[in-house]
Amino acid sequence: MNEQEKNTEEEILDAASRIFQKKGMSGARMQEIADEAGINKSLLHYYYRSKDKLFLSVFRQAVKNLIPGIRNILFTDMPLFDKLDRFIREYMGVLLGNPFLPMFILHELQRDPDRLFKEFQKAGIEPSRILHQFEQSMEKGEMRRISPRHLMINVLSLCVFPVAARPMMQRFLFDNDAEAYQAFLNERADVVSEFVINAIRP
Amino acid sequence: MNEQEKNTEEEILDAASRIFQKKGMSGARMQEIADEAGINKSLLHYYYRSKDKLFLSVFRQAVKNLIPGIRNILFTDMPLFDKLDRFIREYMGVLLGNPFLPMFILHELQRDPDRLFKEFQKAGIEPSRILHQFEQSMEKGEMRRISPRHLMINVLSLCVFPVAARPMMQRFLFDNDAEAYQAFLNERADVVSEFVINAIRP
DNA sequence: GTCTATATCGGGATAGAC
DNA sequence: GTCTATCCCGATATAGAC
Repeated sequence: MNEQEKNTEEEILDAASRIFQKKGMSGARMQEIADEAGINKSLLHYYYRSKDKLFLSVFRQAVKNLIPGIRNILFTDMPLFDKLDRFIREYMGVLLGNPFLPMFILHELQRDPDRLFKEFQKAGIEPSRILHQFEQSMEKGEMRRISPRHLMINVLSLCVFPVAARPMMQRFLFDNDAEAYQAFLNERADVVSEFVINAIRP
Repeated sequence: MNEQEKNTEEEILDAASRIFQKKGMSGARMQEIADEAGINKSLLHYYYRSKDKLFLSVFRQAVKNLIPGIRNILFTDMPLFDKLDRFIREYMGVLLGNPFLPMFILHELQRDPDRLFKEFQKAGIEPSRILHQFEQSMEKGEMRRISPRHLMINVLSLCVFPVAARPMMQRFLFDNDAEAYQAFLNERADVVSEFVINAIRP
């Protein structure tokens, strides 16, 4: 466990992360991961005993990346519209920094929902608090009446979908112009924030 | 090409559709598809020469299912808010009738974007017309100013994501209560329609 | 058209040298 | 720790009987 070993181990994890995120568990090949890491196939088994264990390590790391400052924002006391705005900006930032993560998580969660969702629960995200704040704001008349869960999913939808569905949307609405779509994504936080707040403003 | 052959061929396609949609191209096994269809593995190769060709047939059928009344709505002359409302209801209906389609299409399109997107182009969906109507409505002051493409993707996001991300969201926000989530999805068209129109109403 | 049996191949996993 | 060589299984695909 000297630094060389640590480096190789991390190198493998990063390479595996890229391949798994692009191709999924069943689509990824161990040979491909080894090539991506610039090492031999056998070394994968030396560090991680099996493809399944390697995948689980990658998935855990992916969950960690997706969770980061989000908890802090959700748990901070702040006026509702400010909190929504900050959440959307923070979340879009994470997604843009990890564009393959959403599809990866969603797809693998469909493949093996129970086992993989447990990895999420460890992160300790708790939606009840923000749902409660939605209800309080409605009672105070600060926002229109809307089911808190629908509002929560609306926000997530507007952030996640354009990133996850990029191969589809870029071709469909942008003539497959990658730069144009990137610019579109970069202005997305502004647009979503305004859109949501307009929708719920009393 | 008597009716018996036709039945077996369709039976295979339906079975393959279910398995491919759930597990994806690389995750699906020919044996599993044969079992699902209640026939022998070799028959798959008799009707469709290879796994790849079978997959392509399934994908084409999936595209057809996802497109149906949508073109008509988009191309019909109608006041903007009415058209949005009808589109959202129609689209949510299709999604609820084919809940595995969205993830399937999105995932496979990431795997092989160019080849598979061509299957979409054949359907002849043309977004420019609805984008143009958005712009006209803005100029007439019928709706707030918003980038037409952002608006289009907002609508799609709000419809597709809750269906595609069901395994995640049902566990995350509904304690994995399937009936509750189904009820949530059933009221979704109303909520989305109201949400969008509130967001863009001048 | 539908089946059984089998060929062929790719990929995950292991053994063992260094 | 890292490599080469190899095992072994599963999965696609084919041959051929009925």
